[in-house]
Amino acid sequence: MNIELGKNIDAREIESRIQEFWDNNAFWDNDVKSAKQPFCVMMPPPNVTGNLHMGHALDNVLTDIICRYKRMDGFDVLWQPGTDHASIATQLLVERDLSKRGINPRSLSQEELLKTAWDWKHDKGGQIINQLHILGVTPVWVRERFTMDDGLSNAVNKLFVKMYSEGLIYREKRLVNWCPKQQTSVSDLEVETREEKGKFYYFNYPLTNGGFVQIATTRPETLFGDKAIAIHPENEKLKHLIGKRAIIPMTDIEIPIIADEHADPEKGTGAVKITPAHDFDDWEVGKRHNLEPLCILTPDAKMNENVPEKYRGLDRFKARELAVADITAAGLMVKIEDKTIPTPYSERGGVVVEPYLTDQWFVDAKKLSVPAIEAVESGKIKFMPDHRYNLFMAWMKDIRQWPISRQLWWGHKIPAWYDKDGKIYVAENEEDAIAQSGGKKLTRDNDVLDTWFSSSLWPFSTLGWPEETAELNKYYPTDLLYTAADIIFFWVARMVMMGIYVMGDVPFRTVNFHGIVRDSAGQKMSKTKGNGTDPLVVVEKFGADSLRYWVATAPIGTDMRYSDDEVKRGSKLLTKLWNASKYVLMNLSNWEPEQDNFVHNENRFIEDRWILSELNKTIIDVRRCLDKYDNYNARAAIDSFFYDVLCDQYLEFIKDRFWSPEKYSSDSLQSAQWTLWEVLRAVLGLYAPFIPFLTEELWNKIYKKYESGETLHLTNYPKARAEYDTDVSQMQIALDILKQVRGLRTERKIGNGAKLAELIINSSVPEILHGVIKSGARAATVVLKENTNIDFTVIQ
RNA sequence: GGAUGUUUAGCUCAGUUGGCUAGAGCAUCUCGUUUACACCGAGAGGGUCGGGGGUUCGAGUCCCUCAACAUCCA
Repeated sequence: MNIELGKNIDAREIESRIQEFWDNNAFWDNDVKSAKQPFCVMMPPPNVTGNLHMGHALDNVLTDIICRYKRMDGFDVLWQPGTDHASIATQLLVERDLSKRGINPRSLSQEELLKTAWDWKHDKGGQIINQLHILGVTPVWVRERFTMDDGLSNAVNKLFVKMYSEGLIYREKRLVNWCPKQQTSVSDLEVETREEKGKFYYFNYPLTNGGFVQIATTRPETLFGDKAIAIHPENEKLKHLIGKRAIIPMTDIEIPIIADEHADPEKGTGAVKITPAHDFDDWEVGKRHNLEPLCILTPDAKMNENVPEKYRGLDRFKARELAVADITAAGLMVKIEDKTIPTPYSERGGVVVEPYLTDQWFVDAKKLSVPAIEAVESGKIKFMPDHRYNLFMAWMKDIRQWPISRQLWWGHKIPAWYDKDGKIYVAENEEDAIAQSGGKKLTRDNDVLDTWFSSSLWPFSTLGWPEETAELNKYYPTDLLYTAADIIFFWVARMVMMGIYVMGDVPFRTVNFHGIVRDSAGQKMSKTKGNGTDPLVVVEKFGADSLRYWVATAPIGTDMRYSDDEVKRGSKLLTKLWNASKYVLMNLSNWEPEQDNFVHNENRFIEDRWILSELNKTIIDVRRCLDKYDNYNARAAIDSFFYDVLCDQYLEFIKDRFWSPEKYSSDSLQSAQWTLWEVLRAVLGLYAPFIPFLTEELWNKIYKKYESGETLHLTNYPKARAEYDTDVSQMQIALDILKQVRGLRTERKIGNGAKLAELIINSSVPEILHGVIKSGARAATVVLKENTNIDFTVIQ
């Protein structure tokens, strides 16, 4: 064969050419009719407005390594791609963009806002998918879905109706976390608690029959919503006050002093004010004592009409200042202490959330969690790393209500209608709802669903549910999910609950939580710090294969630190593989892989048989690792074979056979040539899932015309071959001797290239090794002596 | 405050059920342009495996304890 490889590689040139080749062929499409065993993975749908970041690179490259391997290993692989509408995140971006363009979002109708958002979707949604292509990943692109497309929206509606009819979804007036900026409810997962410096105010409530009761609070402005003062029933110091009545300062409102264990005698003064409409604990106390909650805030967290006139319309923080001043002026303030207060912030809105009393829709997560816990306990889902199991279980066992309605405009509209008396009709569409009501005029619920509601259906809605599709039948439950640990509750846990509820089985068998990418100093990447690394910039600099190779060095579940130097390792590997291939081809220039010159393995030289035996071990090792989704050790095993065994040793061992063939037996060349041919092919195959572009390029140039098929990535993954397992234990003697020779060269300051005239070795060294020792040591002759140490003379 | 994880070479990290002299990459030092590759090769230095205690013939690995850091939950 006569194939020449150029001196250098241009990774980006190769990658864009091959990416186009892949994109023009439907190589990665699944085949639902195929008899092959299915292997299915769901892509965590990126936000439709987002740009590719390192987290996506990790999810997708790690998934791709396994999918490419499984495809080559004979599975019918379905990797389902798509994007998420990301309700609140997208809405924020769209509104911010409108404001930047001088348009007040609140001046637009919902229809106009929706149109703007859909325009964004069409624009930005394509963007992130295109960016994924650059990484060389292989989802079934034609199956791309979007959480708000018709099929998935239909799934949402169907499920909502079903769950409502079974009592798993209900509407209730109760306290929720309220974001005053977005003016919507959020779930407790969307609330971030920050430790903040604040004040602890101690002040007196006058009693109706004289005297005072002293309470302590961090939020004095809520006193207008007070419904009681609670004291622990066993609080010896204060329990004599129970049953008396107190007066809310600055008002003439009387409230009872009640006995409740919520009032910890050790905390504050031992007496606490109870504000059922503005505190979750107080809400519970209120329920126990039939206290009517009184809401004192507007949706944007200003004081409402239920407070004295001078407070009305004041922002909550201004109201606090005024309340403190007034209490002090009234002579009721006792003391003010500095205190660190855990303060709840809205993750998206960035402002302090309020417990707020509203009508909301809820999912009965407690009920859904019971079978989910059972399934996970029985081992139907494997978590990687293992310890995520504990985190998952702890949360599931202590699960709380899931408020699913959001007072936003971007998302799935809740399929509920109301008549003029407020009666609820839940139906898949308006006609059904009207029919249900007996033909009344109805208005639709104006809220949308939590974005995680639709994404929790992703593993089956994308496969066609509620239709009974062949895909659903074949690919559910899916096999593997790679995702970041920070959405274990938001997404993973909810997929488990919904999957079991809807499909009767877990949504996936293994979840592999990868770590996060940090900067080189170990700091979390963030927009505000500006220490992020754009994966596309990395690809521009080093190529996608290099980035992928670096990602493949991620040990299971641990965080990674990004640095250019680490990614350069990938570039080095690519260059090395290119050069090794170039060298192999040089040695095959007068050779063709035809069966009539085939040298059977047992007839090859011992070093040939040795590398084939090492290859077998490597293949077994790599497959074992990939079968358990251990990319780190799989990659390390290939590296060690390629660098240490092939490049550093075998290629050196056989050089003399190519330079001076006359010194060796007649089949020396062909024996080495067959071995090189087979080993290089196996290396390309082994590396294919990790560095798909360059291996594809080399395979196309070298092997394609001798094999069937269009792409390396649909050939069989290398398998260990029984005929490669021959007894090569004697090679260890040669390896030891050659190591000693190298040591002596260093000791005597003789370069590794310098030829040796005579190499003296012990006469006990088996003759079969003399050739490889001579070649490996670059010695003209090997001299045998009894009981000798290794020694040599140099050609001057 | 609770839970989980981490702590191994100067740096970033491997080390499967306890078992040869604890490994890799980068960095450092020495040597070497040799007919694949200087984005290279050969060699070297560098670790009381966070501290202490225990189990064992044997502990980086198992148990106890302390410390620092990280994450999650309150």
